[in-house]
Amino acid sequence: MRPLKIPKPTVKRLAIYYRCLTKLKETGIDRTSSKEMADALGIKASQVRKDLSYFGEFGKRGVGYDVDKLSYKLKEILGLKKNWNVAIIGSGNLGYAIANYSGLEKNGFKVVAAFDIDEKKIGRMIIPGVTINKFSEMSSIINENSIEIAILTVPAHESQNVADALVKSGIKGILNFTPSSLSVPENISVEDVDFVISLKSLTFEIASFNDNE
Amino acid sequence: MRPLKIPKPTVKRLAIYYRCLTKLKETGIDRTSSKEMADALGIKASQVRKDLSYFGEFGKRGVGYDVDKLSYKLKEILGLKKNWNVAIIGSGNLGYAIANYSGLEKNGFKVVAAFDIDEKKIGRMIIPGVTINKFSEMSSIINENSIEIAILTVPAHESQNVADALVKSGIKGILNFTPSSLSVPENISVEDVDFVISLKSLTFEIASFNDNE
DNA sequence: ACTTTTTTGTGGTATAATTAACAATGTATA
DNA sequence: TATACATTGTTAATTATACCACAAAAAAGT
Ligand SMILES: NC(=O)c1ccc[n+]([C@@H]2O[C@H](COP(=O)([O-])OP(=O)(O)OC[C@H]3O[C@@H](n4cnc5c(N)ncnc54)[C@H](O)[C@@H]3O)[C@@H](O)[C@H]2O)c1
Ligand SMILES: NC(=O)c1ccc[n+]([C@@H]2O[C@H](COP(=O)([O-])OP(=O)(O)OC[C@H]3O[C@@H](n4cnc5c(N)ncnc54)[C@H](O)[C@@H]3O)[C@@H](O)[C@H]2O)c1
Repeated sequence: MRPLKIPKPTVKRLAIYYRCLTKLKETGIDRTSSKEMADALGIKASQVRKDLSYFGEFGKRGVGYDVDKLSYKLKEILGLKKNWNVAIIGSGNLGYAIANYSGLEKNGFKVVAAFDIDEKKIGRMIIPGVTINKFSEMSSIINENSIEIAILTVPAHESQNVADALVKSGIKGILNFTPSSLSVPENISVEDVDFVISLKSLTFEIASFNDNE
Repeated sequence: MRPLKIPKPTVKRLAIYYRCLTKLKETGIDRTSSKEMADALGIKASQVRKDLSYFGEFGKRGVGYDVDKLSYKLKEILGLKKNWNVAIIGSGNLGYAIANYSGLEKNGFKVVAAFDIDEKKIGRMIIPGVTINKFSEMSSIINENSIEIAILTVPAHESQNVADALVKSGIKGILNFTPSSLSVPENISVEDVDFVISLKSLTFEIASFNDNE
């Protein structure tokens, strides 16, 4: 039933379906359809069904999907039944904004540690209850707190060094905000978030739209 | 030579090549090859050449690419020969971090205005020289300052309303940080940046790796 | 009981993106 | 000047992703 490899775009959409279902639940709606979700997200209904079909049969023909049940299944598939402890590496502007983002806690991610090398920042609180630690203590703190995910917000020229240290500390995944492509062992997951690249896609589109008209 | 539609992944990579060339230039290297760039970025050399071939012939067979020349061409293609004025809509934590990010100015994006509805924030400076304005003044300020790009960092439930207002004000592109999919006219470009979705891709990978071993 | 309507799950097809292969072109050098 | 080597630009092959179409299943209507 479940193939070895799930397409990356499918995984991203599953997370989007999960968000969509959460919203439906909040609205008090307890049944939906591939069409309803697809329309809300601007995609095709067949895409929704195909994506879900990689993991099983969650709907009833002629009826649709039970919001609660499908939501639970996606939660399970995405690995969100447990809570994840995360650490902020690099407690600058971006690290601060992310640590204080309520969407993290709401989605089962808990910022339990933060690190920096700037002496002035060490000891300060990044969020209530979490003080910024020395970079040198990273390894032991990651282990003691079972931190599996690191949010990497250090300057670009430090990113590979820090990533190496994170891997040595036993981290499982890195959300990389730096504009460098990291080399890590293949059992470590990395997701890049690079909005300057997105900005430049935008200027490309705007500029080429102007060219064509 | 240039087809009507350039693949989206190609555009993203062009921006990455441009960054890569900038770094080479800083290192004092003035000639490169598709292989060198591909290796640095973890992709295939044929991909680099294919991507460039949509726009022309920029290299010399047997030799490679002149870093300066290719860099300039990509700058042109990506619409980066001009400087872009951008506005921050929603001057909260994320808006603040972005406005203060040095990478923007370095890449030709200038934050010239910021907006909020919170009375306490209005009049404060988000970056030196840019004070936070009332939301109601958005339209006129966008016009007076020829702002073509909006960085949208308002709460999710406001995003569509604000996007509509932005479109009415004549904005050309929106970098959307909110977790909502925006509806805009087709001549307006939107790029979504959604790192909670990236985080969940990460947990999917980590969780399914654990399942398989 | 039969028909109509709805909507799923899926196999096959179409489209898109990546990768490989190679002739064409340029450089280096013996 | 011939020969070996490097690297592009491009066509062809392969792989990945999205979309379509329809039988199967469930519910509602007659
Ligand atoms: N701020 C943004 O909006 C933004 C946007 C896109 C990308 N980024 C990237 O995110 C990263 C951080 O950006 P920022 O604006 O928060 O910068 P920042 O300078 O405000 O923060 C970086 C922090 O990392 C700390 N640091 C440096 N070396 C470290 C190390 N070895 N270990 C731990 N901490 C270390 C610094 O002391 C500083 O506090 C950069 O790579 C930047 O390119 C930022
Ligand atoms: N902070 C993060 O790391 C992060 C990460 C991912 C997504 N986001 C998204 O980015 C957005 C902003 O996040 P944040 O953490 O900065 O929140 P925030 O609450 O710190 O900032 C939001 C700001 O928008 C202002 N605002 C509200 N309505 C407005 C309106 N109509 N016009 C102008 N301003 C308005 C608020 O007064 C506030 O200052 C949210 O949609 C959030 O989901 C944030």
